[in-house]
Amino acid sequence: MDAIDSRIIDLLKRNARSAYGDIGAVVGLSASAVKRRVDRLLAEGVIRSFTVQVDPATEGMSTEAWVELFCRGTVSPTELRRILSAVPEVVYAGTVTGSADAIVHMRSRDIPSLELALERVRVAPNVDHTRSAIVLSRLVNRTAG
Amino acid sequence: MDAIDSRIIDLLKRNARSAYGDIGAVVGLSASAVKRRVDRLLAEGVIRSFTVQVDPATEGMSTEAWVELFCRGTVSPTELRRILSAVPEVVYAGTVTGSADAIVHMRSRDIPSLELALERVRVAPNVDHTRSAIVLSRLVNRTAG
DNA sequence: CGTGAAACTGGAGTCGT
DNA sequence: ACGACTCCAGTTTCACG
Repeated sequence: MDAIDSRIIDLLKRNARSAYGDIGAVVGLSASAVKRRVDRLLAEGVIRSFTVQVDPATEGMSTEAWVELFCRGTVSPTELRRILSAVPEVVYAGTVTGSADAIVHMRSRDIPSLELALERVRVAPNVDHTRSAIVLSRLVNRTAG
Repeated sequence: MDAIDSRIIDLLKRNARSAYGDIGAVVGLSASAVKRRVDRLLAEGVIRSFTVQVDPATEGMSTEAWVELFCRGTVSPTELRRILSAVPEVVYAGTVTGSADAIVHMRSRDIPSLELALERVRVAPNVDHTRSAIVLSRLVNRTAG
């Protein structure tokens, strides 16, 4: 993971379909050398996957919410992961410092389906209550480069 | 945007470097038919871009925080966007319902640089105060498929 | 890490429905 | 208008130096 690797990743973030030769021309390597590095970065797990960034709105997932999760007693992160992974609307979740135990980012088609998903989180054992904030407008989204 | 488009997007999410012919073999179309659909989806903005999903930890961005933003008086979403876009550590932001005006997802190398970035957000005009929650452990991350 | 050759893919045009 | 087919330039992928 040297400086050239970083530059290659930077270029791939902007366009994951760039030809290896084009990348090589920028960073000063041959196409095969670039491919070898990309293969290595994939094997090492630095590059998780090649994906497309889709407009959530046109994909029919225009309703978003941030949910703070408050639990009774102590809930292990492992159990929280199990609960939250089961709800497909959960896009991102993490345990946090502060009064809440975890914060959850949810994305769904509309308010009713969001409410349904929220209900599925709430009924989980040891979940005391939740505090939700519906997203009104997205300001910044650099999630994938 | 029909059922086949959805399936194509689904396949591209999993591997954005799939050959059009391979995608066509799965959805029952020829390579050129798939390409035309992908080009159309790109032109329509349904597909925003082809990117790579990089492991934030190995990229040296292991510190994350959620920040609630409280403003004085009324701040337009446009101005908030301008302020937050200027801080590269801001990964995601949106205006929300509830007591906070906006919620911000930040990602940085370490605590000191996170504090610096937070300071840049705080000094913006009309920002009254912020409430931060540092992420202890990531539970779910389905941000990019 | 670079070079070269073989196989494959992408891009554009054309035709049929 | 949309999908299938064909050709050629360009790209990927492998060997080896």
